[in-house]
Amino acid sequence: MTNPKADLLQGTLDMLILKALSLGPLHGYGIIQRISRMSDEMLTVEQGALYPALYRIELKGWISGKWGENETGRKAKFYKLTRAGQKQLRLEEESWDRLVLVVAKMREAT
Amino acid sequence: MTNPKADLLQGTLDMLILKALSLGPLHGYGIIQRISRMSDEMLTVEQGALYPALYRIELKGWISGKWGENETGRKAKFYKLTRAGQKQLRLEEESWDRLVLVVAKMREAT
DNA sequence: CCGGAAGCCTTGCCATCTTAGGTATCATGC
DNA sequence: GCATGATACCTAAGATGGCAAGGCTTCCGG
Repeated sequence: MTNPKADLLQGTLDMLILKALSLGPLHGYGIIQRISRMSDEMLTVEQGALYPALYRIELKGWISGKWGENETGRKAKFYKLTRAGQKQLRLEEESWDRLVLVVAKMREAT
Repeated sequence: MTNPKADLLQGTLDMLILKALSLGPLHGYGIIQRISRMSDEMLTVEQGALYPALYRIELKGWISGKWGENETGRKAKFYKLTRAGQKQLRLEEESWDRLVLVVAKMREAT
């Protein structure tokens, strides 16, 4: 039952964020928790990685953020997936699948 | 029949090199070709990525290189997997598997 | 009133990949 | 003979992107 944390590889964070937001709009802090929950606590995204990533992804037009309030009345910046973001998510998932396939192929190779 | 190239993610190169060398000692240039072959031409490792990686990996003791000649008499630096390298390869494969699992889990999550 | 959690952010560091070169040797074709 | 391309090595500059470590405010519970 050892359940070691997985390290994320550089480049996978964007996909995870898009995936998390595909379940509905959310603010940054919540995205970290959602990713954690979706991965059964195996992934932990650092704030120092998340916020710059959100900025970067928003610039690319894949998400859009606006200030609002959460259910307890605290202000927070909510991001939602744009249409371009949905498409990008699909692309990144395909790209991920390809890589997984290729690595599997390499493992069999002789 | 489209067979798009897969991009490698930062951090996976070491594993691929170790894997390639697990099929037998080889020189740098040949490693690139072997990886290409093992992946059905889907992966292309750049020389500018490979040579620094070999240096780095040798420093860690996972491979050891020595100058020799290939079958046509040209000199080349041959690397072979050390015992520590075999262990490292196993570790990296496990780590990769964990990540693949986690990403799969995230994909199912709601 | 104090600590900790929720929420945002920045900065500096570091590892790694890409691009773009440079060198030398050898085989092949013109 | 000579140019070209493949084989083989290496390096430097630049960009990318995650990590560690901070700082800020607001709010709640003890």
